[in-house]
Amino acid sequence: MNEITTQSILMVIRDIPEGFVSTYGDVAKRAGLPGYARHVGYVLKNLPENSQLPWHRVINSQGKISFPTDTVQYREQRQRLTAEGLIFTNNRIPLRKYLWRD
DNA sequence: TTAGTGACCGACT
DNA sequence: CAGTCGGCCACTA
Repeated sequence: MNEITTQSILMVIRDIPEGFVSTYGDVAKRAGLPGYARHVGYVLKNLPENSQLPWHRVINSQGKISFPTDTVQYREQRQRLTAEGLIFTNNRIPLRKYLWRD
């Protein structure tokens, strides 16, 4: 991963509007990197603690948070999304409703 | 250099 | 719906 690819991924995530979510795969595509879904996760994992990036708006293609439900990270992400008005149904976000489209 | 590993995905039981 | 499975590709030991 070079700097430019990382930057393009960050730029896409930065533009996800409040109250919406995107998926790892979609973020990769928008960044011009189809097939790099796993790397979106890799970039987010190595995000600085003080980052202002809306990382919580990135979930997996099944509409679920990609952290085990019993982790603090899961609770943190879910709390942030709930705070933005998104409704969970059976631990899932209805992509039908909240997926970011143009 | 190689093998194992992911905040993943889509197709297919 | 819920699992499996193979593919994906940079990173790491």
